[in-house]
Amino acid sequence: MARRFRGESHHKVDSKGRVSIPALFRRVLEQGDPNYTEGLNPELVIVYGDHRRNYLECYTISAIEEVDAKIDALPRGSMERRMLQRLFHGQSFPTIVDDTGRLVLPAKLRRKIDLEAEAFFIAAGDTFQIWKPETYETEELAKTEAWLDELPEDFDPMAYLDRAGPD
Amino acid sequence: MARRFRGESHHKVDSKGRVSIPALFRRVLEQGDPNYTEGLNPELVIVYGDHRRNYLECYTISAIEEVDAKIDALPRGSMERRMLQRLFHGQSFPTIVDDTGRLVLPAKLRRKIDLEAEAFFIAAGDTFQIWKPETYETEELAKTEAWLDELPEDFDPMAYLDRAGPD
DNA sequence: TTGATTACCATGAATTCCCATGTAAATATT
DNA sequence: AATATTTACATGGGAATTCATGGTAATCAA
Repeated sequence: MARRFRGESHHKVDSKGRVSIPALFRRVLEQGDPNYTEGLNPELVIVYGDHRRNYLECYTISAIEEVDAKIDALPRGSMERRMLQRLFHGQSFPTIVDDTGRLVLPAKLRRKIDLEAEAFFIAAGDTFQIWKPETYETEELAKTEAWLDELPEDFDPMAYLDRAGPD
Repeated sequence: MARRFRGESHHKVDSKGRVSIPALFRRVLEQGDPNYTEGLNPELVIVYGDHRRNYLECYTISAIEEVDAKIDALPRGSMERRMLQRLFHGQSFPTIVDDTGRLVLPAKLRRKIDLEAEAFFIAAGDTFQIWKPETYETEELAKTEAWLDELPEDFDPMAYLDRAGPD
């Protein structure tokens, strides 16, 4: 598995849609771009999805290639394949990091997640997400709080780690 | 099972956030980093968690990779997976030991646990924790004292060793 | 030609790098 | 055993770099 994104942070979005990418994420983007070499700027793919998704998901080149390969493996004409193609090929935007480590989010993408003056970046395994801070707080956090409340008082979510798979 | 951290100690935190790592822990970090070789400095991951957690938990590379593997095994889209991703991928900070055996804790992490001029390190199995000394004393110690007080006068905590069953 | 997008330049703050020093611990030497 | 040597630690300081952010000029699209 390639290097993972890790961390979270807030960054300003200026009037042209420019946002700094968390410095730690840049190294991962570089390593995840087979065409990257010292001095160049890494490419990446932003998947924005349909109206139900309210954040942007960013893939390194190699991560998106893995996804493409899986889609290719699905039977032509199948519904699954069409759905995934629409999402990953249609509702996505390939771009490149600029010289100062920023991303330029076109107005269309910003409008989609209602992004204004600030963006919240958070790592999620081999991708990272970009949220409008308020959306993240109300939707994501509220959702998990509610979920936690349903669990026994003394339950430790870490226990899930040992429930799963290989060990 | 990999080598375990063992011991506890106090270290100064300077204005740049630099803290010496207990020397005994360094050997464990080295052995826990698959990429480490003589002459290099080991990497590690600091998990700081949400507002409820008031200490930093430090993982060796192989310890965190075990966690990652378990997360990967959980079903995509499940609440468990999202929670754990947020904690281990989002609320964490990958870093590296410096040439003089120190760690640099960014202001954000120091603020989170209200760390000032001194830090308390304590081993916890295959991770170690960093606390603000006062927090550790009032919260942690008080908590375990209270717990011990509820047990019969002559109870030996060692008894728990044999309760846990094979593993 | 005008609204937008891209390329360049600028700057303060934060972070990293490199070097320095006193001291405790370990080892070697009479 | 007592002393000299070396090595590992803990901590500090300043210079050099990287970051995050903003601005202006050059290019495009239609």
